[in-house]
Amino acid sequence: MKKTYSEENYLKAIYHLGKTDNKVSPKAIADALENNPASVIDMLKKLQDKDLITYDKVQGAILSPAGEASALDIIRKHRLWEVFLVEKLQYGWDEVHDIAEQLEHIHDEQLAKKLDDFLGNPSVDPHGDPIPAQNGKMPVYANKRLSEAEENQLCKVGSVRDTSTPFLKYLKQLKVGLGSKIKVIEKMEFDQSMIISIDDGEPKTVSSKMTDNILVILD
Amino acid sequence: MKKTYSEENYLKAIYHLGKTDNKVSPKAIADALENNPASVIDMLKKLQDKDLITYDKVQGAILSPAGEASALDIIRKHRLWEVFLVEKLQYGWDEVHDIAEQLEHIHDEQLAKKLDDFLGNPSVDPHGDPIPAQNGKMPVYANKRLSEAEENQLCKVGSVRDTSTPFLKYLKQLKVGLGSKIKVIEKMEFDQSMIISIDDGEPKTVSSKMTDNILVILD
DNA sequence: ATATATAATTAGACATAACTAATTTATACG
DNA sequence: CGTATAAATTAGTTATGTCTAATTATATAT
Repeated sequence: MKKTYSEENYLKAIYHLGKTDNKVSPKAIADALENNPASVIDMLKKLQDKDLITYDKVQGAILSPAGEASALDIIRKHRLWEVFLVEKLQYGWDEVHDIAEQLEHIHDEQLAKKLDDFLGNPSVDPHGDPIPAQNGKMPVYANKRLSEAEENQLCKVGSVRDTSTPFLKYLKQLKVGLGSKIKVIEKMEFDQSMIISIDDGEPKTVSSKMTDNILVILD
Repeated sequence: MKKTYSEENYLKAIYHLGKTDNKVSPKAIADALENNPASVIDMLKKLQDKDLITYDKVQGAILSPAGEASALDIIRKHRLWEVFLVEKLQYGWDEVHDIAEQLEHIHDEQLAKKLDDFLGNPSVDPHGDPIPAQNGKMPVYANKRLSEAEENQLCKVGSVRDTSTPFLKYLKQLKVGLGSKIKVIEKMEFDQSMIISIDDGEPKTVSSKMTDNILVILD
């Protein structure tokens, strides 16, 4: 059953929100898609009619197995295209999101597989996010936030949870990339800011908003 | 000024029909897009309001300069993506049309140029159709093979009919690229090989297999 | 507990781009 | 020349997905 561009975007948003929020509300979806709650309610009804989600006021929106499989398929394509754009077309990792948002909706039976093979079956996208497998399973890779690391912990940057341009630019400025080694020097109880050393460099202070959005692999 | 998916398809259809028919009628467009004439009339009005075409019953639909530039941009993207799908993703030449129909609508300032560079600036798509240049001009119709040029003829390389790596490597070695000036010094009747001068350089002998695959514009 | 703010929902409207059915115009043929 | 046929056009409808404004429900604060 083929889905529209718009339906795919809703499924993707619900999937992502479901990872962080314990309840996916119309308002949250509206914020994510930059539209309004009335439009969201309409679409939730349609998605429920198609058995792609269940929705009620108390539980919020929950993907059905079919809905989750769809969402993962779209995320898979999105991330594969991001790899293509960065590795093959020389885009910066902060430039590819909007293009991948369009490319993820290209429909073809063989395309994802062929693209995957062409790219050498990458396991993560340029932001370090894991690429779902063909079977529709999301591999777990880096799942610990830097903000959760203890003092003196040594770790490696696995992925970023925010792919916005301002955030990625900030990382670039700090010279933090995938694989960068980070040592937690001190955690400030007061505001959860952290003093860290990046690749054995000068200690730098970063906010909790920043450390919340970096996923690391502990050493 | 951004165009919708649908507008782009109309502009493309009008461009193609304009090449073969002396008058582009609503019926012809409807047949091409597999929809009906009433829908076409509606859209022609919209395109005329946007100054992308002129339309009247007598003349039919005619692309404005802006409309033609748009059409060529879409065709350029379509054909570049076809090259990508065949050369990089190993699709068959007969499988790529429908996917390219989707990919041609991806919007990004830099994408066509980056894709073009990545593919080695091919001049024809997998079906041998010329790829419009980035300046929005369909390359001056280069439909004469170098092998057909007369002795002493001066000409310019317009496109290549073979995009295989060995052929392109050979061209690179000879320093032949798009726009290269070639003078035919001598044609060997025996095997149709040619002695040519490239950009007023040393005379070189090339095979008929080579000259068959270079399309030129005669001076 | 009640006022206030926030969220969810409904109703109605709108834009896009398609459709069908009816009507007008043009072309072709006997 | 008039009529049959085909094409162009108009009017009205539909589906998708959005919106605003009004209403109802829920949560928060004093």
